[in-house]
Amino acid sequence: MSPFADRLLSWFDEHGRHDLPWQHPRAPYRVWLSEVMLQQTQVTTVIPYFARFLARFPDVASLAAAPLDDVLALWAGLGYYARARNLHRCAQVVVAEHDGEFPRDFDAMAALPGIGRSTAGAILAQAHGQRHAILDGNVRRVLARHAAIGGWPGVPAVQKQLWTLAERLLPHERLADYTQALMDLGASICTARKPRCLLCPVQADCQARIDGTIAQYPAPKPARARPQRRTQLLLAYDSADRLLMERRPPSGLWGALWCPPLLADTDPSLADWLAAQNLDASAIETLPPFSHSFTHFDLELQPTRLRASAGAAAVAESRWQWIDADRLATLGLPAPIRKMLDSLHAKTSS
DNA sequence: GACTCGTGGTA
DNA sequence: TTACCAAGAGT
Repeated sequence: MSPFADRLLSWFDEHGRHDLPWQHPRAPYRVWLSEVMLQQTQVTTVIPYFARFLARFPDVASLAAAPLDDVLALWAGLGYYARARNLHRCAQVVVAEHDGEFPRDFDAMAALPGIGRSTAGAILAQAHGQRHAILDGNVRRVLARHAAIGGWPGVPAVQKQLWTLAERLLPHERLADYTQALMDLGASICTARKPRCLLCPVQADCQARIDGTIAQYPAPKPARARPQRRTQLLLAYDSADRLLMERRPPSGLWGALWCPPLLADTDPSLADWLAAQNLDASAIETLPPFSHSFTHFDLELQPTRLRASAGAAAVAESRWQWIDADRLATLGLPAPIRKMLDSLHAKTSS
């Protein structure tokens, strides 16, 4: 039997993906941008974002020079916003400390913001053909099945086994294609549900396949109940129909994005909050609540709409701004907030 | 080592 | 509808 990598590469030549936007050319900046966007995110979701980013920021220098707000506005909807903040910082580090070129050294690459072991390997393999392993969700699944490695891959001991195997299987040539091939196999053949083993180029020595235990690998993450949280969403409009918006803290959920003020159960009451900001409110309406599910908790949002006569205090703090409709369209908002505001404004203006 | 951090698609 | 999960990294 020919080596794992040879069979995989032969399969890739005929059945792999050769027309992804970041493959032509496979330049470091483009590969880096795509790899960061693809962290925990599917290809079909990323493609339009990648196109918009590249049109707006054609190189690392333009990205580094942009305000973070512009980067977040383009990233809005992709989720995991720390990626966007790290992307921006990374671009600035590359310009300031690496003369505008991504390093070719693995340790230097992995030291950049938002680039860990797997992403560093992916970039260097794809952009420069360097011999590094990757270990993303696709590869974890393929390797866990092929070698019948049990245990949830989130467990460090299991993770270590998978890394060791990933490195042992590496070929000495065609590393860019091999890296892509492994991910393509996971995405199209060795899928999470209903894998198409009959079409797999490495089925002959796939241990889980031989054992008839494919469905057992990789072991699922231990399930936990998702907590329920509630928060009030304050939609305060001034006399010019501008909406009061808050820049969220620089890290944490929806970090650095713009959002109407959120009042958790533990915060002061709405009346106290308005008084503290010296906002005189009228026409207070309770709008229908809606819910949004995150990976680790469910959030119920209760919007309250009102008309505010602006006191000085509300605009004194720079994290709060009155935003008109035109500017609102250019800001980076959390997806469910954008969706709700679009729906609300379409309704009231028609 | 455990936890945090989004969103949309799919069955 | 609910549950799972997809090109992980940072703290």
